[in-house]
Amino acid sequence: MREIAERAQVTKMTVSRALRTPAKVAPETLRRIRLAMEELNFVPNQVALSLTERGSRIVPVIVPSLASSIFSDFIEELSRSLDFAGFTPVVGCSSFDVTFEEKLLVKYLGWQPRGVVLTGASHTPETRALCQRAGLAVVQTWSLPDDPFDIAVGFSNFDAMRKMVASLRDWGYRRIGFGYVDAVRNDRTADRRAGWLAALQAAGDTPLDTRTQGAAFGTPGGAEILRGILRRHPDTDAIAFGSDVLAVGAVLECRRMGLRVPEDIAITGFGDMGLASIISPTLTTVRLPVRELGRVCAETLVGRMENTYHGPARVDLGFEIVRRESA
Amino acid sequence: MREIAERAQVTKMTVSRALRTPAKVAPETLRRIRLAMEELNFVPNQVALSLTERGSRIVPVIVPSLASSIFSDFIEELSRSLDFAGFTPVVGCSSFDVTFEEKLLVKYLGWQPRGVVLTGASHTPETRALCQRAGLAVVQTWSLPDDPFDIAVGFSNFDAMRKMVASLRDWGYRRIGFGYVDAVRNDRTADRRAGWLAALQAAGDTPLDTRTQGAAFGTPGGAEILRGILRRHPDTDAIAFGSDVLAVGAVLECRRMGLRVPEDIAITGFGDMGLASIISPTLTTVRLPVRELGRVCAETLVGRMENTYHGPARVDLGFEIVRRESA
DNA sequence: CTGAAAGCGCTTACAG
DNA sequence: CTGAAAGCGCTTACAG
Repeated sequence: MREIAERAQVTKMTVSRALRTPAKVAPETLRRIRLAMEELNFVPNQVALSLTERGSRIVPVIVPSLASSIFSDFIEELSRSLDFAGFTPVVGCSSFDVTFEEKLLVKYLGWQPRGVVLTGASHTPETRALCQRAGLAVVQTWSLPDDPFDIAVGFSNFDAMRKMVASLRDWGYRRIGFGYVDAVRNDRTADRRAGWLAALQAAGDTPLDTRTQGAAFGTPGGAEILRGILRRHPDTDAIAFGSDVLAVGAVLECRRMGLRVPEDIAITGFGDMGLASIISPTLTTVRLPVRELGRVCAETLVGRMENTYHGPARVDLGFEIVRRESA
Repeated sequence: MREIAERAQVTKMTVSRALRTPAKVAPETLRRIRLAMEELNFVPNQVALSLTERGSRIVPVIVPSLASSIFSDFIEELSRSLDFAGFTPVVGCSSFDVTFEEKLLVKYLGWQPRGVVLTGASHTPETRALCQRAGLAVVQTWSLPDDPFDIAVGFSNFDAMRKMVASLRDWGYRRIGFGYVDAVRNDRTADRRAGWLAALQAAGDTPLDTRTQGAAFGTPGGAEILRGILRRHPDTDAIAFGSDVLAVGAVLECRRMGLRVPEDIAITGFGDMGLASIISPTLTTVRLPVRELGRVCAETLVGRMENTYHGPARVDLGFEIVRRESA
């Protein structure tokens, strides 16, 4: 910046103004400064800026996993929007572990962010305290907690799974299992499971807890869940999965086992990732407003950081049941 | 830090030393400082640190896409290793566009990184100039350019595809197509195509350029490529895809079209993502050392940034042809 | 419309 | 083993 100033024959103060408040700089001076900037390929030092402004434009985004097109679409849209608003998203992966999430947050706090995006509603108490102490704008997403840290932008995991299971009953399935991603303190899974339970109870069924099973996130996990439930309950006629990735694994495992989907067993997913409508049979699933979620999260967080957000503390973006061939 | 200093009754200089060179601080003083740090939940300000050190511990990583488990595994491992070494990876997605990659790099340069990870060998001339001017340590990965910017950690896309196509010939296939991801100046695709060409020429075949086709990255792209090639050349008996994602899309499209794989047409992928061994038929593909690539990229870059790397400018991590059911 | 001074939170380099 | 001074590249707040 000093170089620019010398070249344009002004002080660096004026260069600074040319960047922030060009209206307050004489047109001729501005021209000289801009020319110098071009010639020297000037890129303002964000580090120094962050120090003077007592807060950086880095925005930590912590997600449980990257290995699902649904999260990558979400992150892509979120990043694009944050980027557009002049922020630098830094994506961290907690691997579905709230303790690790806390560690990541502590690390990111060293970069003096003014806002952060967190997935889900369950976090360690320290995570909450950390956010508060740092005076952070927080957007929790992918869920709709009753008492968000700050703002929640998501959808109801409970309602979505309840509606899916109720639909399965409407379509004639009677012995419906639930397959989920193993993780301690995962509110999204807990809510979906509660939705499964509620739908069956509402229908007068007595849900067997042994008809649910978890596994590590990934397609092999889906196969494992399928085998586990069928071993305990060979009469199961449908499994509602808490994730498309698991459901795809299960569909493929069915083929390997010689089970017809949906004739022998119906399979449903959660998320509506690209593969869901391409796999055979195509997957009945819950469509999530993934890209909209990314965009709204970004806009809301930016609004909070700049004190221009005056919307509600909970923003419900809804979901949609998509019936295809697998159920 | 001032608070810590007051609480421990020393100057912030001593606090700084307690952090960087604890051996030079009296044990009793150190104890007091550490206690104060715990009580105040001290997180050092990375922004200030970056300013004094004239370079931050942020490491931009630019990849073409996040929407493939192969890239997410790579990023996960790379991030973990960089994290472990005290750096903060910032992942940016270029969408297979070298001009956008350059824009991202300019933006990241504002954060004063000392090193960067770039995917592939083709970049804009400005990207190269930018890296040089900033004196950046650069690791180019996923490819092995003859003249890397700095260090390349990857594998030979040419050899991998040549070997896959040669294998297809060995297995009896004779009219072999090539399916790729559309992108301008994508050296990995160009190398793979050249490998396809070389393998067919070596076998005395005259490769038809009309037997290749590109599409946008994604499973639907694979279906599109399959249809395109079969429309032009109904006699095609195998298609070697430049990506597992495309190959999976093609396999699923075959099922929809009533084509048997590999009896009617063989399909091969590139990458060996998780789904490749789960889909039915399981996918014959090129296994890439994805996690090792992530780890070695991180170690090499860290070594370069700290001037402790004395290895070669090109690190070849190899590949492996994995034959499964689809060919 | 432009500039001189002080400060953001840390470290390097020098004294003691 | 500990401290006082100066500086990293920028901005805010005040003068002119």
